[in-house]
Amino acid sequence: MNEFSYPRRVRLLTGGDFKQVFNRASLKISDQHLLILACPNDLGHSRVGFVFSKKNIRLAVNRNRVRRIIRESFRLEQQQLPNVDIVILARKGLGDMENKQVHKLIERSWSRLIKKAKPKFQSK
RNA sequence: AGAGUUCACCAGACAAUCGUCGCUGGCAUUAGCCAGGGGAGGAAAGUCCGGGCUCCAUAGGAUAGGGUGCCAGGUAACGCCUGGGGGGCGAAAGCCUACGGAAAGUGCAGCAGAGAGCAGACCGCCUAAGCUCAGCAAUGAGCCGGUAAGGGUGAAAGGGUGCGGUAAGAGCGCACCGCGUGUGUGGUAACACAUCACGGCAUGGUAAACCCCACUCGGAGCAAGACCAAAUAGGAAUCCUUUAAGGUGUGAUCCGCACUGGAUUCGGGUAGGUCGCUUGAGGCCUGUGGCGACGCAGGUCCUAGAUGAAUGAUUGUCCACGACAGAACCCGGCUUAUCGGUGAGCUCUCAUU
Repeated sequence: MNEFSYPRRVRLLTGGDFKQVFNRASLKISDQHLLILACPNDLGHSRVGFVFSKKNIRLAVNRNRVRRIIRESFRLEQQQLPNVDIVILARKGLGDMENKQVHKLIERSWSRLIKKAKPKFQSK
């Protein structure tokens, strides 16, 4: 398997997966337009899931666009990320951002996540 | 050339790299790997109508309730489309139109105005008939009245114009126009027309107010529904009841139909996977019937199918610098959003010949 691929096993697939992250979120990255929740898993890699509600991003086109950009970024960065399950929630205004802005925002968020996670999982 | 109008079509292009979801083939056969080829829209949207499909009985009867509303046709069906008629707008092409019934009933109508619906004397006009008074008389004044021509109010004042008529007036009479009814003619019909007959006109508006009439509609939805594994289970306690009621399916109600002892409490559990899922009232071409919507026949093509949810990102080049916007069972419409571009038909104006 290529290290930049995005197969099914790196996504959160069931309601149960999501519930677990919400209930046991030990990491929280907050931004004006974005909220990232994460909790450690023991799969040996990270997984990601998206919660973009109609309330926060009104048009389906924008929901798709933003999710694709973030997913693309995750695909390229996943080797740097710790072994955690990540849920990305949209906040108001995320749908109005330009592609380049979204790229910047998500890259900044990844590095914050890595920083925060390091001391907690140093034993791994 | 310009202005207008109708119809149809397109929705940045190309390349590279890295990804993603089906399909096909190969290697593997437990996840994977490689190659090929495919992967959002004209509105995918709003969910406003109509169907298919699925389950409820094969959807049956009655009531309630909803919808539609000029006529004819098209269609699986429609509130859609086509053609026609009436009315309105426009110079025209063309566009708009809930456009059945107000002499079955009920209701409603601000302000102004004398009067607003089995009409009405405010101003005005009249004083013929009758009465009173004055006067010889003509006549004048008053009373009783008459009058819908004119003014004024209003969105609307109970046909219009002209002549006759009269005290002044009035469909009071007549002519023409309009209206209604009948008849005839044309048209499938809506409706139109008339050297026709009758009626002096008796019928104001509002039915997206109730209502009446005609036609029409069973309910719920792919989280429908089916299957697999697990499981609704199995279990415990208490009470009621013995063959008819009750309960459930079952929907707004009743009937009918089907199934079934019932009620309460305790305890326990799932939001896995497969199918449904894309070949369809399908697209394109040709012929043919029809004014047309559309039908018929033949040929040809297969063109998204996700499910925490694919169709993307980055870079480069070019140009008219890219609008609105993302499938979720599938179709037919309607409505709304939309940068710009292309083609065709028609109307008008100007110029040239």
